[in-house]
Amino acid sequence: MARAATTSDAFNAVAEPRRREILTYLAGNERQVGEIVIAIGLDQPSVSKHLGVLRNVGLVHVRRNGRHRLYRTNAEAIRPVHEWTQTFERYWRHQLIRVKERAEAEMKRNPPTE
Amino acid sequence: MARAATTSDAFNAVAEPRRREILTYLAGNERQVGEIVIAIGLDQPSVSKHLGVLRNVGLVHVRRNGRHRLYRTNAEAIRPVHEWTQTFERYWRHQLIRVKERAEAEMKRNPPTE
DNA sequence: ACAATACATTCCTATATAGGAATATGTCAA
DNA sequence: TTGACATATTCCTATATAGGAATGTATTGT
Repeated sequence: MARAATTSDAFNAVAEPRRREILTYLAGNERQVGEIVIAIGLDQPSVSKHLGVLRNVGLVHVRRNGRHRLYRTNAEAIRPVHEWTQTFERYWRHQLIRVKERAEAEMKRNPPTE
Repeated sequence: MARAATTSDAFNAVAEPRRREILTYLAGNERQVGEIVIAIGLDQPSVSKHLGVLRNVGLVHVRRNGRHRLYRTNAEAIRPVHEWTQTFERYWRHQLIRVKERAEAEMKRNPPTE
């Protein structure tokens, strides 16, 4: 079996760095495609294709306005990713505490000269 | 250009559902490969390959113990993903508030017949 | 030394990209 | 109507999978 489609869920869609850039750029403000092209520095067809993927998984909203299309990030669709990572927070907290404790123990055993 | 390698960063590695399962299973507790195989329900070579990807991006720690290898999730490596999604939290909060307000306005305009 | 156990790696194949180039579609302005 | 503008789609190719099957590599117990 091959890799899952980029359009299969938010996890796969946001694996692409340029798509993450686009989502960040479109967070909170509507922009038309031409603006995204300039901001991201990819050519127009590539941007349109990335937007197509993001549309497919519901990561962006589109609104037509004359010959323009106004895109905006649908933050709600990023939540599942946030929530999955959230479950690990307590573990990296523990890890940081352990690292700190080890550093402090080392300090006592072998104080910095001077 | 093709899609970025699964080993290029945590975002790509975590796009695979089975790898997310493995990371969840290995969060906080060391397990040997055989246990993972049983827990996840994939065959051993597949699990080993997923573990290889996770190792490559530093998402798991390994420790050898005789003929066993003990794996554990390195939660710290998931943080970048958490932090990227975190930046969108204020936006989905806004969205939820707007949805709620709209619902309440609708209630006033057109109260539920009871 | 040898068999068994625990993992990892290699080989195979169908599949889905990402970007570049070219082209299609849709909308406005004169 | 026609041309210009904005965006989407199609065609192309190199590339990297994920899983299945088979095989390789350590390590331990006897």
